[in-house]
Amino acid sequence: MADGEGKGAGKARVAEELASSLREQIVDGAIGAGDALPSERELAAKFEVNRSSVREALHRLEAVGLIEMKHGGATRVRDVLVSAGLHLLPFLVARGGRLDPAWLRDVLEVRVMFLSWCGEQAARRASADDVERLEAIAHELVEVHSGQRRGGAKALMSLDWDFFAALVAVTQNRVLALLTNVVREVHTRDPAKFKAIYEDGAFEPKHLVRAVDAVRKRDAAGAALAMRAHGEGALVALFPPNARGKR
Amino acid sequence: MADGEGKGAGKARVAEELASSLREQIVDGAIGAGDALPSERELAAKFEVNRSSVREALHRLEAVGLIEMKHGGATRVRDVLVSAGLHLLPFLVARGGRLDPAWLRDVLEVRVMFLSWCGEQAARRASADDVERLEAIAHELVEVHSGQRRGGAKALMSLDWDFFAALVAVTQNRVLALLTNVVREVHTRDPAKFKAIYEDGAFEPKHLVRAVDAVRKRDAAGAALAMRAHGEGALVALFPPNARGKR
DNA sequence: GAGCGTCAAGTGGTCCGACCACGATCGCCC
DNA sequence: GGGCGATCGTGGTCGGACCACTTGACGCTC
Repeated sequence: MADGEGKGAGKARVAEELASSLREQIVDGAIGAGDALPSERELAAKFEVNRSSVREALHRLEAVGLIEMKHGGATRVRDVLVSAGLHLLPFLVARGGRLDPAWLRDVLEVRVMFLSWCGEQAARRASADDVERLEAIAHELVEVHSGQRRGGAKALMSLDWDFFAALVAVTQNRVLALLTNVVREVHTRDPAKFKAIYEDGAFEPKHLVRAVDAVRKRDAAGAALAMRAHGEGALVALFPPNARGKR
Repeated sequence: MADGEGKGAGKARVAEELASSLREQIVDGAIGAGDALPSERELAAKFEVNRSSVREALHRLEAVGLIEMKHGGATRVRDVLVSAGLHLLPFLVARGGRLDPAWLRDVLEVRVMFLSWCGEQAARRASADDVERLEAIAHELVEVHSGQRRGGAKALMSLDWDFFAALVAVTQNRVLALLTNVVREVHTRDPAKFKAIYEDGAFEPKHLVRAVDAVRKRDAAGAALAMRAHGEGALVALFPPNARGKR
């Protein structure tokens, strides 16, 4: 977030460009955890930018836990998995212009957990208005999916996100709201990448309809199961079961 | 992370101090979403620091989605709940030196989800070694809890975290690993704040023992239930059931 | 009077060069 | 050889200048 705006060919700020370059090298392992980065002065010379800009770029990387700057000592790369925050997710999942299958799978797995839990909590806390709102989105999804309304995969993806966001709102859990902001980053950074999920026939609005029904009846377990099924649809479609259980 | 080091009276970097001050004002609502911050030059004058330092502080806030800087326009405060990332959690939960009950509750709720899911996934993927490692920690917990070994609440807290971290490792899900890094921030920023959870008798190692058994038997549902019970112990202890269901 | 182009002021973005504070290292002294 | 201090290189701060961009007020046209 914040530093988003990853528009294709837009003019990027100098600092963001440098940060992006370094981030890529680190994420791809070209620099490696524990290694020391060149000094700020060296980087400034190499990239032909001012040291201030270098510092700004480095600070961005430090903010997400990618590097560690120590006064007097060298600036070193940290181990992504033990120090980086979720802000890095978008860059890990969509690295080098392609989706990384391993990371995508991990994301989809966690997504199943989220969806299931959101369903459960929503069933406990939804007001009549909330149910109505969810139902409206689910209804639209069914129409688009069945072809009664146009829009195709793009519309499905957008509506599916709306449903998820609405569900999160219903849970009234603000930690989940923050988490959703991060997920949105992954989701919207490059929507085209995820379109496949909605094109392979993996998307099935029926689970969402079931979930809405369960929420209306305050059936927490039922809502959880329905949302879990929804999430596993995408997971199974992209990672067939016969390959599961082993990693 | 990274900008952590919230040591009590330590010498803080100029930029970090300013960032901390502004962050507090924003989180406390003293500035309000949508409002414009004073210009960088004004802030520099008011805080008697260089504009470079002001910019560094602002960039830190921008990195976590707290503010939005626009070239040529004003720097405005964003709505925390729709744009901030999880990096803010530590500051939201422990704001003004005290734990915010509402946020703490949201955190504990999400914790239940994590624990439950970790248990489930761990049961599916644990190797014999993994089980052994988990069991060792659980065993230590039982000993400390029963008084056979000393350490008290502090040791319980530490071991409980170790168990959680080990469980996350067993799931082999890297997204969860990143998430855990953030949780660790909340957890370790000021451990004393959370000690109450382990002192009220809310902590019950028996659930963890059950979870380990379930994992050994590859009983995913059982492990999920045990870990859920573990998480709900803390939730129920701090937020009695009679107050639940309504917010 | 309404609409629109122009321009000036103010903002954030970048650059430069200098100095300060701190860590690590090497080499001297004991 | 072991301890210790000068030195060098690092990140941190400073200040002041200029560039790029947004904004809004002004004055012009119609």
